Amino acid sequence: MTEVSEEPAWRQRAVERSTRAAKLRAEQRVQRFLDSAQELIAEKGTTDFTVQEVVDRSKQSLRSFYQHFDGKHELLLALFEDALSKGAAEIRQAAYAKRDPMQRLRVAVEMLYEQSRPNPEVQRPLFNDFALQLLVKHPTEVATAHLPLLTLFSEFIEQAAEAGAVPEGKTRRRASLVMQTVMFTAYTSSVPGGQASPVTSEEVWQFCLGGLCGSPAKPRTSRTTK
Amino acid sequence: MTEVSEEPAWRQRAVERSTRAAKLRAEQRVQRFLDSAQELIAEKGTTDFTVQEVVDRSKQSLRSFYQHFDGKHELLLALFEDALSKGAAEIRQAAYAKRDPMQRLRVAVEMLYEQSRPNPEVQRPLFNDFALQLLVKHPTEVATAHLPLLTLFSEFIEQAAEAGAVPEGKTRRRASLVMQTVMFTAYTSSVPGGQASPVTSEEVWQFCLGGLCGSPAKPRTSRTTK
DNA sequence: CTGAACATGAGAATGATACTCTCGCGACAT
DNA sequence: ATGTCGCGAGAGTATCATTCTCATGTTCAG
Repeated sequence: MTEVSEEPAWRQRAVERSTRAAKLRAEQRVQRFLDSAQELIAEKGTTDFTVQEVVDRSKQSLRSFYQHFDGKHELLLALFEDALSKGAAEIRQAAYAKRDPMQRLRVAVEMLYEQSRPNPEVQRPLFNDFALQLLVKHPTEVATAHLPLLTLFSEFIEQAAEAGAVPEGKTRRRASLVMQTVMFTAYTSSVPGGQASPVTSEEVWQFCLGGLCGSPAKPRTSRTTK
Repeated sequence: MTEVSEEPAWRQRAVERSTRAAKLRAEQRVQRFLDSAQELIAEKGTTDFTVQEVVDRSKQSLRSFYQHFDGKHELLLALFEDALSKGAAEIRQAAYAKRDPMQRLRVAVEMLYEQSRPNPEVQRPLFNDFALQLLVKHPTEVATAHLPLLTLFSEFIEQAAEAGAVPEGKTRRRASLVMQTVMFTAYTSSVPGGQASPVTSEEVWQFCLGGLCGSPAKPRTSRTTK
């Protein structure tokens, strides 16, 4: 009785078909906006492009843009999530080339560090510019975008814990700490006036490693142990 | 021959006097802008106030504002530096109440963490909002503003190193790592949707502690082969 | 006290940008 | 054929930061 409902099945299918076609067209348009924005970012090295520029380059209209995106924010967010999840995938692949869980973790940290530092060469340099601007206005969404990475690091830490290389427990929060440290250090350490010699990925790794393994001497009051 | 110059001394002094008075007036005006901005920030919990609002509240004019500041960003920068250096002073004082260098460090980390997390209660919550917005546009200045804190942490780490509680070397860079970790973790961990249970200051401290003490178990490959 | 130089106030004008709205066209399903 | 719908073109609005104009103090040497 629930089968045919009031609508004949053929009608549903027909609607479904046209719907699908429409959706396809829409997605293509969206993709064109996305691609154009990506190009602009790569060219200008900033997210300071105007919506108009994106529209012009994609040979579509402002009308259309706002029909598909809630605003510039959403565009950026989409690119941001995409970049982060691709980055995570890249890291995952490279890391799984290692057998040792610690080596995996290390590779992950160092790769994330390199990915996250503003690099004029690579096309993937805008993690930061994105990240910080969004972090101010849409922290929740940023958290969402971070999820793939967070999951990845949790995974590795879990494995390392199972192998006995690091203590267990609080995996997710420790993963979060590591991520944060790596990403933000990457950003600020590449500021010209900041430090004579920027922090190296090696150093970041050592720092995180220590942080993960817990305090070596004693978690409590640290006195010179007699 | 370079002594008397062309100007009689009395003239110089006279000029100096009126100059001083003028400077004083200017400083008072600047201060009114600063205070008004601070109020607005405290009320709105954001740096999104408009210049016009600052001007209105300070009962001065746009004209005057731009005569004293290069733009809104200079105003923010001034407040930012001020806040950070006051925060650093506060921390320094509290930390020096402890004798043990490690306790000092710990107090410093935990206080910085609390200071840096967006706290609607306190009047000093805007470290972050400032920090991130500025970090995008004026990274160098931000680095400058961080200097008092960086110095402070370097100081403590140095002392801890002398006491043998942490390894020596690379003080400044490690201080930088600690600062970064603490401040940014404070920011993102207070995002509502991010984590069920936000990272505690205790956890941050443990993490930094480990990071500072170096990898406890296996220093492994560090033996250079350059 | 007085006049000139200078600082201020009031607020209009400009410029940049995100975002909306109106109109008309052309595709597509029925 | 016809009505719906997505879209292009581009004018229009809103919000800010920033600058400009003009008139009114305010200061200060003489």
